[in-house]
Amino acid sequence: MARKPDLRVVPAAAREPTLDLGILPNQVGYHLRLAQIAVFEDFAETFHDHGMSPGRFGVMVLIEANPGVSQGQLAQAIHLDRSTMVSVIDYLEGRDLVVRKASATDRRTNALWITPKGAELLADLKKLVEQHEERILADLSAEERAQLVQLLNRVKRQNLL
Amino acid sequence: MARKPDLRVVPAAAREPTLDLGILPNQVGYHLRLAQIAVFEDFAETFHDHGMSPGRFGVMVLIEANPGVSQGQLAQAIHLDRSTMVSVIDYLEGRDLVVRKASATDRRTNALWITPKGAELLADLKKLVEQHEERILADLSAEERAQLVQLLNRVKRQNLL
DNA sequence: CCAATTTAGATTGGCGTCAAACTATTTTGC
DNA sequence: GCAAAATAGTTTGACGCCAATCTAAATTGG
Repeated sequence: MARKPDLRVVPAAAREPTLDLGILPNQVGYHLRLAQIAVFEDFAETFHDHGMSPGRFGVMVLIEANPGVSQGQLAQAIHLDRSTMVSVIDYLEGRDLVVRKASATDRRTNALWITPKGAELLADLKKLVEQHEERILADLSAEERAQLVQLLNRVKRQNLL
Repeated sequence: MARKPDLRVVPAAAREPTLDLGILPNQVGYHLRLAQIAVFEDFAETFHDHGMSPGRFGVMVLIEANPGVSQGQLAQAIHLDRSTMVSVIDYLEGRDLVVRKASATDRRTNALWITPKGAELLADLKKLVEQHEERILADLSAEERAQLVQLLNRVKRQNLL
């Protein structure tokens, strides 16, 4: 392969590396990662003041939609380890956004419920997440967004779901 | 009682109520995350025996394509923190896959080069990554793969690059 | 019925990542 | 020319995640 010596003599401040990315742009995984980073950064920025991450937000959504759900069910649904879910719920419970209650049928499990305070916050978060999505997808039409989701869902995931 | 393989008798663990996912499936970010997880799992499985992760592989590709590149340039190109790059290079250098050399023009920077051993390994890794991509994208035609990349690249990323 | 196995949640340890602070060096600006 | 600011690499600390392990409880199977 021909080497590309960087012969540019430019002031350091204006030096634009513009590295040769090699085979990386040929990989779908690479572009997936870049998109993921961009989305996560906007998400983090949007929800930083609320102490929320995609994982925490997802957990609150699932608890609200499935009152009494267990931690293990959540972990499986959202692809987090059970041990990770412990600290997520610890955090949310510590902020009085969700509560662990005793299960009526299985004393091993915690039945999780959203609190009034949690439901109130979640309503605001849902509006914010809509704005977030609108922001990151501004350049895509409704058809293109649906197409993107459709293509993403056809990425092989026999290990998951 | 005659013993028969009753496929409907599944362990208690398989009692999956199939949670209501609420608004999550409406979010592109959610589907992006699922695809990312699936891709990463296959990648990790493929490269586990080689002690490689997407980040380490990407760094090796970039060093090979840009001999003498600095750690900071790499970090910027691949969206890792400079401090993270230190340990990545430490690891690769510890395995004699890359080397830090003194820069001719800036004594602050390390000029990074791939070693013969690193180049040899990288050649194998590139074949593996092709197979990995083929596996995760098996359900997509060439046109659909290009379309997916095209859509991913149009996700807003003004924060990046 | 009851011992063995499985399951749920929690604890601990390891790894990867980022951010802040530190040192050495380079660049900037007066 | 030289002091101030910026930059490169490193170290340290924090956080999120997973894997292994532990305890209590439920389920299974003889």
